Amino acid sequence: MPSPTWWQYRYTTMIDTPNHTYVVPEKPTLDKIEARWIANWDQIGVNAFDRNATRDNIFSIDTPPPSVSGSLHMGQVFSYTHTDAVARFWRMRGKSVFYPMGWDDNGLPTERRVQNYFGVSCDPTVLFDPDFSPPFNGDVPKNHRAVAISRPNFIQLCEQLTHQDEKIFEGLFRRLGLSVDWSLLYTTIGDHARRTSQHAFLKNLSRGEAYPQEAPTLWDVDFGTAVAQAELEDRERPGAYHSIAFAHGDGNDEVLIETTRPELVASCVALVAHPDDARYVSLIGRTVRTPLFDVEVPVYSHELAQIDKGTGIAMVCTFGDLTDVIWWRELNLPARVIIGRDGRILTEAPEEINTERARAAYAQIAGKTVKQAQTITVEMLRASGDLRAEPRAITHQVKFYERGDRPLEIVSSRQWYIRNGGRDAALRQSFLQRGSELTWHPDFMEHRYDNWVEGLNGDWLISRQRFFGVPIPLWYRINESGEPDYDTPLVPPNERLPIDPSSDVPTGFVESQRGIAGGFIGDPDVMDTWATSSLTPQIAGHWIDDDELFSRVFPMEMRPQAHEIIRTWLFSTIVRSHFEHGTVPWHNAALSGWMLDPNHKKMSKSKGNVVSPSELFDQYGSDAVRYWATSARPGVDTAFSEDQMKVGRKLATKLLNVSKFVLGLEVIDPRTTPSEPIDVAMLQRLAQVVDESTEAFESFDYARVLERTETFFWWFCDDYVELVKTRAYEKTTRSASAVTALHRALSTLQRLFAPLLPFVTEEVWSWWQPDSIHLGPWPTRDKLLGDMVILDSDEEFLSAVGEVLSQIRRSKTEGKTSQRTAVEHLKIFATTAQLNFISSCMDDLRNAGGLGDVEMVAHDQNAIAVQVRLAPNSRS
RNA sequence: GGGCGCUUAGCUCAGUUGGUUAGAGCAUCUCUUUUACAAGGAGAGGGUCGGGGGUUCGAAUCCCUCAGCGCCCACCA
Repeated sequence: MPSPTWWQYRYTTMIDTPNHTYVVPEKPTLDKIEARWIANWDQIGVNAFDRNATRDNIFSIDTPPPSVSGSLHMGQVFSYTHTDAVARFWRMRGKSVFYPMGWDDNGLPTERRVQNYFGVSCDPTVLFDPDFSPPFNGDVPKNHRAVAISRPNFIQLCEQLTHQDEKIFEGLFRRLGLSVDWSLLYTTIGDHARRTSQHAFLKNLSRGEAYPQEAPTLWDVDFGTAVAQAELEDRERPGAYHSIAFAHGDGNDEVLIETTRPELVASCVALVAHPDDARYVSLIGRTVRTPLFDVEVPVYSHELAQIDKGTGIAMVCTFGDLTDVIWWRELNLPARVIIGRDGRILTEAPEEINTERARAAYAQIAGKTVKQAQTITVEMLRASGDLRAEPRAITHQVKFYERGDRPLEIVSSRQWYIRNGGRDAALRQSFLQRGSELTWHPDFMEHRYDNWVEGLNGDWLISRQRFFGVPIPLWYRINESGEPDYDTPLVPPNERLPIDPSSDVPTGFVESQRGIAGGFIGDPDVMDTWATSSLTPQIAGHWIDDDELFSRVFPMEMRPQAHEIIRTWLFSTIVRSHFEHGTVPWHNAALSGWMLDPNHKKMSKSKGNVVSPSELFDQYGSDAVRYWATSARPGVDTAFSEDQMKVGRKLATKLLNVSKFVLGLEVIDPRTTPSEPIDVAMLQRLAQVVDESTEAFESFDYARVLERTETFFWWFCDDYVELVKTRAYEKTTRSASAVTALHRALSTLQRLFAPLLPFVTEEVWSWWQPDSIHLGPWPTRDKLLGDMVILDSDEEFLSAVGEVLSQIRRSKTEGKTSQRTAVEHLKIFATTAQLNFISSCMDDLRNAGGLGDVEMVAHDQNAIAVQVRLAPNSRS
């Protein structure tokens, strides 16, 4: 006798306990099931992370904290559903799932929204006003001039507004069915994240991984801030080559350069040609004179000069582009800066511009924008005869800050950096090594990581000249002559964190000493958003204040994220973890594709092709939306498709109906073991689906689970159920085999679908099972088949029977008659083996096909042939 | 210029170590309503798997090559 198994226990429970008898609705419906189950899950704590779970029994997820400054986008619905499916799988497998949510409310998008919403602007020099209230609340008049407020007051407003937005996001994520443990919520601007971020920064500082440097930096003139390499994007812009003459020798000789930035002639510090370029060999080491400004500049050779570009000799300015910065650094050139941080030409000319004519020329451009200065300079060059050809229009790629509107300039400023291997080959190698320690899903995404790390050309610039971010937690002494001492910053003790050096005072000082000689001054900058979000595992896992928790969840099991931020979020998280913990931050990186519009364009508000998630939830149901999301293979860009949602809704409806059917059958003896060959074969096929689904989920492939389970499910409904339903109505031993098989299959199917369609599966599960389906157990082959006598040729058996059934159906369709039409005579040609299969479930075939006489003929071809004589159709 | 991905039915896509006749959904057409389901069911038509070459008994699948689409990165005097 087989030992009692779990379902026998469960059946017994249901029968013995009146509360657990089947409660199947007369008319099952998907309407409003979401709200009911969301409330139920909250109540019984289905999604709660168990802090007492042991380390190897925890599955931890480094959830991407969405930016909450806008509204929830279908792209987010798409990718968050993928993660949720995986989380639900592991929860059913018995893991305690650490699945937090964070709100990324720190940074520029929030700042802009707050400025517009309240009619304020942040001015760090204004003092904190504890009684401040904003002039407007979302109804700022057009001509209103922003009120300057202190940074702490501004941050209060940011927190207030993001709080409203976050409530809306939470509601939508719940509606989608994300099984997040909301008690683990964090925000990137909250005290805890600020404390973590500042603490991590100070540790980087103490180990020399963070350092300040006065250096040329890419600068957005509108936002007035430095930006990092990872935040750049190229945009195609019109430009023009200008052919300009530089005189040398006694003034009769000249050399022509071509430039797209003639306005920078005043900041030219050298010319550069390639060492192999014969045309300029004689010039190397000599000097030439800049047109208009009469500055003697040297001519150097450098490998980066391109012989075939322009005239082959280039003007080096401080700074026109990043190549200029390289030349400036490697050739030890002086800085002759003419562009200010506001994007205008400095009013004061560099001291080398000192002839009367040069000073006059400079006066023409001083104070002008770069664009205006270009027009004026070209005019002056034309007038002086130094412009040797009319400008030739071209289009070229220009670097922009990804959120900016004007091309980036390069200005020299004091900034904070974190080492990332961009200037250190050995360190770069160790980050490549970390990348290879991860399992990537899909695996080819690792190339993008390697590609990025190998292409780094500088350290990670983390300081931003903005306000709504985590402040650099440092102050500087001001010496007796009023100069800040940047070399030995005043560092706050950990227990004071988080601090805002613009309003907090370093230990040993008082507020009145701020900004005066002998006193102190706070670092004015905040950290880049990524400097904080690179610490999401540490923030969510409470690295700084809960060692016990952190040691259980870190390194995390999984980082889900979009592939376009491999270079930012993924890489920077690895950098921080490598320095702080000497390990990768997670074992698996799951990269989601993009959601595209139905025409395969990237969706965006400006194109007006954005759909609101809540309308889709209302129209199709959350499960149907999730069906669409999880039918996309991992990492593959996928078109938005309401058709897919309709299919998903159909599937959910079918699950309701088939569950109603199976649970409506009378259970003769719950201890029956399925014994009829067709019943056993069906369960064996299902066991195969269980195996494949389990393996697929273990490798994060939710889409394969859906595909496999769904294919089986429709076959189960259309063929198996049709075959056995008559027998299942009987009250015999053979009937009990069918009913038990149907119950086992239903239970298994409901659980296979549960991570993907959490609402409808919970609904149908609740009709006959006492606990939440989402607490498992996940089905296994052993539990499904353990007590049964297994068939050797289950698939051959099923296909032989299926083929006969299918051919009977076809003849009825071709006879243009109802499937109920009786078959007077059926003649089957098949191999002996196939005929054996067929006869072993002949009663089911008779019932399903309405068969009369059946004649079986053995032949030696593999293909089954069937001759059907239909009864005269009484109705026609 | 470097790297990656994609190209299969009218449309959207599966096709997992190469194996009978290449699949699904949607769309189209035909048939079909009282015992789970008509927001259902049963069927049919529709593809020389982007082009070419190669390996193999056998290729949508492996290799080479060409083309188109998309993405990432670099260069941008």
